[in-house]
Order: sequence, then C-alpha cells, then structure tokens
Amino acid sequence: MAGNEHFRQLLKSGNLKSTKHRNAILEALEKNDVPLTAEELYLHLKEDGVSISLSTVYRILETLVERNLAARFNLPDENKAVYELKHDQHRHHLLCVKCRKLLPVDGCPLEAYEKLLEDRFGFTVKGHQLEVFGYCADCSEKRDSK
Amino acid sequence: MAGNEHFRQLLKSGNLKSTKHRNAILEALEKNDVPLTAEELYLHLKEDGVSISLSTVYRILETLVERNLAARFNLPDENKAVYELKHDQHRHHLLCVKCRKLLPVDGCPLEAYEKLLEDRFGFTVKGHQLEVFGYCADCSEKRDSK
DNA sequence: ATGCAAATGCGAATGATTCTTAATAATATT
DNA sequence: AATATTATTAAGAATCATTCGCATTTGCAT
Ligand SMILES: [Mn+2]
Ligand SMILES: [Mn+2]
Ligand SMILES: [Zn+2]
Ligand SMILES: [Zn+2]
Repeated sequence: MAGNEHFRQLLKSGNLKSTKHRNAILEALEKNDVPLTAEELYLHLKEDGVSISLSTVYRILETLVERNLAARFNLPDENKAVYELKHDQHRHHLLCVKCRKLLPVDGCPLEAYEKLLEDRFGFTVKGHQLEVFGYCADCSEKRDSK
Repeated sequence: MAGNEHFRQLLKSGNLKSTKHRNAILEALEKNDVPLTAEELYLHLKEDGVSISLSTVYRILETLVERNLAARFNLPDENKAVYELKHDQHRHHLLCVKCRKLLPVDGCPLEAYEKLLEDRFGFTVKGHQLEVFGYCADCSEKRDSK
C-alpha cells in the first residue's frame, strides 16, 4: 500500500475514482514493466489475492486508454491486445519470435521521419505503433550453433 | 484473365496450386493496394461474382502469409487483422484516425535503428511493424478551421 | 481420362472482447 | 457519522473475429 497515493493522483488526473481494482491494475502494470494482455493481468491479480471479474479488467483498461494513462496495441502474430502504462519516456519493444520474450527499449527513432511525412503528405501525425521482432540474444546463440 | 499467369507463377513459387479463389484474392489485394480485412476481401469477391466461403478467405490468407507472399498485421484501434501483398518495395501506412483512410508510403526509416538494436542488445532483427496515425490532409483542414 | 493430394464449403467450435443489468462501493453532502 | 448521488463492479450473455472438422470437390501429374 506504499505507492498507493501515487496511483490515486494518477486516477484523479483522469477524473477517475480510486478503487481497489484500478489501483491493483496500475500496480501490476507498473511492476511488470512489459505490455500485458487483459487475461494476464486478471491472473496476476488473482495470484495477489485480488478477486476481480475479467470484464472489469477489460473495462478498466479501456478507461485507462481513453484517459491516455495507458496504451493498447497488438504484437505481431498475436490476436489479442496488450496494454502498458504510458511512461514519461516513450518506448518501443523487441519481441523474440522464438521465446516470445519482450525487451523494452526507451527512446524513438521516428521524429525526423514524422516531420518528413507531415511535409510530404500534409498529414498531421498524432502517434505511431512500432514493434520490432526477431531473435533475442539467447535465442540467436542457439540458432548460430546450427 | 489477363495478368492471371502472373499470379499462377507467384503461387507456384510458393508451391501452391493455382485456383480460382487464390487468383481472385491475389487480384483483389493487388487492385486495392491497401491492407484489407478478410471480410472486406470476402465482400469484394462477392461483388465481382466470385462465390467463396469466408473460412476459405481466411485459409488462403493464412497460406499466403505462411509462404511469405502476403503480410498480416493490425491497425491501431482495430480488433481485426488486415492483409496486403508483399511488395518488392517494403512500405508503411498512414492511417487517418478520423476518416480511417489508409495512405501507403514506400520506403522505410528504420535500417539504421535496427543496426543499432542489433549492436546494443545482441538482438537479431527479422522485421518490424510500423503504422503511423493522425489526420490526413483532408481531415486536418477541417480541424484547422475550428 | 484417372488417381491422389490439396483445396474448399459449411457449420460448429473457440477465443477475445463488449454489453446488459442488478448489486456494490466511492465520494460529496448533510 | 449517516445519507444521497453517482460511478464502478460482478456475472454471465452476447457479439465479433478467427479457426477447426469433415465431407465434397478440384487442380494437376501421370
Ligand atoms: Mn516511437
Ligand atoms: Mn519498415
Ligand atoms: Zn528469445
Ligand atoms: Zn482523414
């Protein structure tokens, strides 16, 4: 219950009531530090003794995304959405197609490209979605030795 | 039935039989030049008088992706997959969040970034998924005048 | 033309996500 | 602290996208 006040503030900033479930989801998202599916969150909470309905997990996530406190996107070759907290520092991820591990990478290589798109196409860029996939260091090694 | 031989070759290159349905889907994908959902393809074929089962559409698309003749991915805020032919020139898309129009953009700004990731993380990059979203030229104008 | 493997139709099954409604909990007010 | 107001939640049904199973048809090599 330490950083609880932190979440309360965050929720207030989005005009949202501070509830046990919302706090628990924010905490799980913060603790894990990689994008998670609704069901993964549901199971994590359950393990932590927080009883919650799966549809509530979905509803809370939807709300967080709406209020711009979280982001929702799809990983390559997954037919379910994952969610992560919006960080102060915008980030992307490396997805290992073999072991499915996710490696967060801070920073973004696209500022210049977005300017170019605005100039060339008259498009007003609001954001982007970038996921890089391949083999992580561990899985690359194994592949080499073949 | 003009460029039909073209598709026949393409399919042969993937060890696939040339069928009416596969040719029709390749043709629809080529003609439209933007990523389409399975259902959109299904409806396009229907309009062109090609009777096909929706599950066959899914199966054909799955096969094309498997043989690396097509790509499957998700657009931001859509809970369904879209498909497009693999082009000689790798491309990305601008998605207008207002009118949902898609604008293909040839070329890719990520070569240098991927090298950097390989160096810094020992990750072997196999590919990426990048979609940029915002307001298209038309929708930007309307927004300005508010 | 014949045979066989591959492709398809069609409906059922599955999986993810959203919706509906009644019950409950969080804040504002007294 | 009790009450009123309103947002939130549980539970399961409903919906939507996608995959599966199996009987039938089709493409293609011989
Ligand atoms: Mn970025
Ligand atoms: Mn690219
Ligand atoms: Zn790996
Ligand atoms: Zn637009």
